[in-house]
Order: sequence, then structure tokens, then C-alpha cells
Amino acid sequence: MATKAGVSTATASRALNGKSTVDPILAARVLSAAAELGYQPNGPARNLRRQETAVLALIISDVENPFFTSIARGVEDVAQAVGYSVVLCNADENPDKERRYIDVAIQERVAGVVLSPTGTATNVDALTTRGTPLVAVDRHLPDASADMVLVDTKQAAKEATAHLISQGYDQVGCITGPIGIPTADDRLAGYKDATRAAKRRYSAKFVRRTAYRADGARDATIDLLTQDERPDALLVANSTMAIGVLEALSELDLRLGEDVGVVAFDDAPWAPLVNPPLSVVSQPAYDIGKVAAELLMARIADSTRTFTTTTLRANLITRGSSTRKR
Amino acid sequence: MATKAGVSTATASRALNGKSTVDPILAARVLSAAAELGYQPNGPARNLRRQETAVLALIISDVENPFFTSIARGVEDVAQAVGYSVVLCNADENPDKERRYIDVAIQERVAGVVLSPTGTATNVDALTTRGTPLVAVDRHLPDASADMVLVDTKQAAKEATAHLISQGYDQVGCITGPIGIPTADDRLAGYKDATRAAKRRYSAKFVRRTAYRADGARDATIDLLTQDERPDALLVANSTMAIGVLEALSELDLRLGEDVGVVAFDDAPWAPLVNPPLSVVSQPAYDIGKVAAELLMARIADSTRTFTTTTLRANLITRGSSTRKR
DNA sequence: CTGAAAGCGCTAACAT
DNA sequence: ATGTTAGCGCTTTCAG
Repeated sequence: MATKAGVSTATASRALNGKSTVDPILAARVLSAAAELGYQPNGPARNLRRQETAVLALIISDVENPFFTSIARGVEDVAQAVGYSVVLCNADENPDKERRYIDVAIQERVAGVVLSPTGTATNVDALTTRGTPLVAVDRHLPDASADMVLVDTKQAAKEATAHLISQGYDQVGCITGPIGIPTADDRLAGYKDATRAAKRRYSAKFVRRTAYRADGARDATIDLLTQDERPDALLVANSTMAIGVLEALSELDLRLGEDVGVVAFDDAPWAPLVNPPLSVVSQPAYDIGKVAAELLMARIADSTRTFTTTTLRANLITRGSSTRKR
Repeated sequence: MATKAGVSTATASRALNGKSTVDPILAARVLSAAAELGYQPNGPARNLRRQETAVLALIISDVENPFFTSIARGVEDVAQAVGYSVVLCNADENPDKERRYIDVAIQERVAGVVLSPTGTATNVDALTTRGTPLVAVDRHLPDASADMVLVDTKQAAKEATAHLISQGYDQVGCITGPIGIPTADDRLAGYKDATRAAKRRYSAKFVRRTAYRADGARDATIDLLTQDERPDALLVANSTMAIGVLEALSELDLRLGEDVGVVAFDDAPWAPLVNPPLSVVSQPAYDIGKVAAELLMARIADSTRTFTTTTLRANLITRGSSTRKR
């Protein structure tokens, strides 16, 4: 291609990269030759030479969860704006896959990674020892040598629970994720706080922990609601689980809102459509992604920044599922 | 690292890649040295040298649509099984972004790409001229020098429409995607076929075309149902649109199933939860991804294969939203 | 402003 | 079986 334009590879490279130190005439010749040949730079070669890439890895714990895909959009929008590409990797709530994708990210020498950790088993040492810029989202990292973007999910759980109690439900229960996943633990803690603050009885009988999946939540709900002493309201830790909870209610012939009040985390697009509409704790997913990407870009530019933790607020949206008609 | 193990880089390389021609003792020494130093191979260098990568690009037109994320899982599962990584790129129904990601895929010299084209503007010449293995999913490519995995969506639309008619709805309408997107066109065509086959009147008055988004579908539905002559049933082209349609129905105080029968494409997880449950055309999304990845792997192994088109069947699932109670 | 040449980290001939 | 060496395609000194 350089030969076609009659210049050296060095000049061609400079022209292609828009360096100002090139004769405009030569530059034009290079550009047209490149276009004509459908030239596409060899990324691996460039990255090898430059020792850096303009791609970000975004490793999320579940592609099928709208909460995480909204984060993805936030990350993408800011990355695109500054000329970075982002590749999504789906860890699928599976520490092994997560591990593998972290390795891939390192091996491909990505410029930085945004990670929503699958849980306690997450090990980011490989990233930190190499100094790969990292931002954790949604779930905090235990050892914490990274920027983090979180949501005040414990507080939100507390408010949601208090709301249910104030609506006249006598015994609120809680369906949350596995032990060790910070969001699952925090939401339970908030639930517990609110229960005690309202002088209601807290008992493990009213909580169920299961994988962040619809089927698990369905079984847990059936189990919870078929015991002798059963709750008449439920705090549900995410929208995937909410699907299972609603299925269970329908199977048990229990009326949503009336027989069992429900508030679920995450304002899924379908939440207003069920009958009655589902009350939710809306998390600022897009903003989480946006802030995370900004933090990452800042750290790529300056690796000596101190680590920050940004905590965003969630927002309780009350709809029909958490009110009893009188 | 090679020096630490006291061997040449060549031997180290061989050991790391599990070549059999290495003294087991040396190999062990290399491996332990690598582990100790936290050695991670340099991907760009390896890829440059090998002139190939073990990563697949999956460019989908909308990460927030469960249909596409299911495809993603299908692709991932088979890729992982044979040691490939897959990076997801979100074209966001935007031809420019799609274009950019195709360029990225080429520049990074990925082993192959699975693409769900955003529409007619899609140009895969860059891929085909370079001989990058490509499989198109969901929407066929006009010029067709690629394997394709499609769904017989026209036939499915026809069956769904016929079902609505057989349930006693007098005038079925159709909400579909933009002109030029094959799935949108095909679903309309199937609707038209069924309407005519049943000797019902077909009129453009009963169809609305809009972006594959909830808000567009909502507006279109309100528009459609507030005109003088209004349909009493709707075929909806995907689940994102279905959300908008259900919103509109609720705003207009029209009862789902009773006042307006609805069948929508894609069996979203929430479809059974609305009241009455939503009848859907279930597409085998996971299998689409699975077959696409298999095809891609086959083509990577043998680039001389002839191009094939696989058409999978969709499945009508009737629930309450398409039946009138008597 | 341009060209020649070195070298990024790795793997595959080739030689031993 | 192991080491030596060349070279993948690019960018970037360093000379001119």
C-alpha cells in the first residue's frame, strides 16, 4: 500500500494516523491508495508495537438481565465518544467463565476493564498486579484496589420494606440472592433493618436465598408461602427473580398486591404491565455504566489517581403491587 | 521467564502450548516459573505471529432485546466448548455502529463473525473481500455470500394471524418494524397472506410500521386504535414492541384479549405474567446461536464449504391474550 | 518533511 | 529434544 502510494511505510503510517508532519499531497495519495485497496490496519501488529489498545472489556455477570445490559449501554456511549470500542463478555454468574474472560482481557492487553463481579470468588489479582485499569460496578470488591460504582442498595431495601409495612402488610418476607454476593447480602440487611425498626419480628423463616434466577425464585416462593406461618408481602432482590415470584403467586392462586404485596429490585420494562403493576426499586443502571466508563478513562489517562467509590441512589417507584385496595 | 526456567524462549513457548516434543521435566520447570511470575502471554504478539485469533465477534442489533441475548448464549456455549472466546458488540440497530464494529472485527483479525444485520444498509463487503468467515442470523443478507441461520417468520406470522381470525376476531391489524428490515417485511407478508386466505379485507389502514422499540409501538398502537375503523386484534412483530402495545391498550382502557386480541413475536420471560397471559410466536433463539456458531466453526476449519441457509421453525404458543371469553 | 531501520513478544523453520 | 534465528505488520526513533 505504501508502495502503491509511492512512499515509505513510515510515511504511510504517519499519514494514516493523521500526524501533522506529513506533506498534505503525500497524505492524500496515501489515503486514496488505502481506500482503493480496502486497507485495514492490522490490529495485533499495531497493538504489539504500541503496547496498548483502544478497547475496553466489559465483563458482566448476566447478559440476560436488563439491569446489566443498561449498564452496558452507559459504558458504550462514553467509550464510543472518545474513540474506544467495548467488547462485552458474559460471565453468566459463573466464576470460572469470569476468570477466563479476565485472562482474555489481560492477554489481549485491553486498555481497561469494567467488571460486575460474580461474587466472592472473584479474583482480580491478575488485573491489579499487571496494573490493568479496573472499575467494579454493582458489587463491591473485597480488597478494593479499584474504583467502584455502586448503588445504595441496602438503604433502598430498607425503604422498600418500610413502604410495604406502612401499606399495612403484616409480615414481609424476603427473596434474595446467594450468600456472598454483596447485592444479595445488602438487600437482606436493609430488609432486616426495616423490619426491626418497625418492631416487627425478624425470622429466617421469612427469608429465602437462591440463585438470581427465575426458577430458583419460583421454588423459593412456593416454599415460603406454603408453610404454616406465611408472609403477606415480599421484597424481591432483582427482576429476574420477580418473574419467578409472580409465577409462583399465580400457581398458588394468590392475588398480587391483595394477598401478597411485592416490591422488586430493578425497573424492568415489563414491570408496569403486570396486573396490578409491579412496584420496584429503580436502579440507575445506565448511569452506573456511564460513571464507570468515565472513571476508567480517567484512570487510563492517569494511573496514579486515588481509588474512588461512587455510590448512586436507587429510587422506589410504588405501583399497584404494594397497595391493598380497601 | 524463559531465563528464570533456564531454557530458551522457544522451549518455553513449546511448553506453554503443550507441545509433546518437550522434556517433561523442563516443561514442568517452565510452567512453574510462569505461574510464579503470573505470566500471561501477550495476545497481540501471538496473534500477529500466528496470523489468527481464537476469538469470535458477535455483532447484534440490540443488546436489550432478550431474543438477541438468547442467541448470544447459544453462540457462547459452542464457542467455549471448542476453546474460542466471544466478544459481543452492540450495534444498537444503528448501521454506523454496526459498520464500526465490523471494522474493529477485521482489524482485530477475529477468527469469524456472527452478525445480525441491522437492515438493508448493512454492508459486509469488507468481511467478504477479506475472506473473514461470516454467519448472518435472524435477518438474511441481500447478496448472500455467507451462511445464514433464519427463522421461518413469514409462515409463523401467517399462522399467528390465522389463529387470531379463527378465534373470532373480526379485523386483525399489524404492528411491525421499519421497511427494509427483513423480519419486519416477512412478518407483514405473512399477516397479509393469512388475511387474504381468510377472505378478510386487507388494508394499509390496519398496519403500522415503526422502529423496533416500545415507544414507537405505543404511539403506533394508539394511532391505530383511535381511528374510526379500528382492528380488534393485533399481530406484533417483537417483544419490545409488545411492551408498547400493552401500554397503549392500558392507556386506552381496552382489555387485552377481550377488546383487542394480541399475538406477539418472541417468548419474553414476562409474557406469561401479564393478564391475561400473552400469546406469542416463540423463536428458537438459543438454537439460532448454536447453529450459527457451529456453521462458523465449520467454515473456519474449511473455507471452501458451500454457503448454506438454515431455516428453523417458530412455534405459536397460545395463551389468554388471543382468546375471547364467552 | 521523509526514509531507513530497529524492535514490540511471540512462534515456526531450521540447525544442532 | 533444544537452541538460534527470522519475521509477523506496525510505529517510532534517528538520520538526513
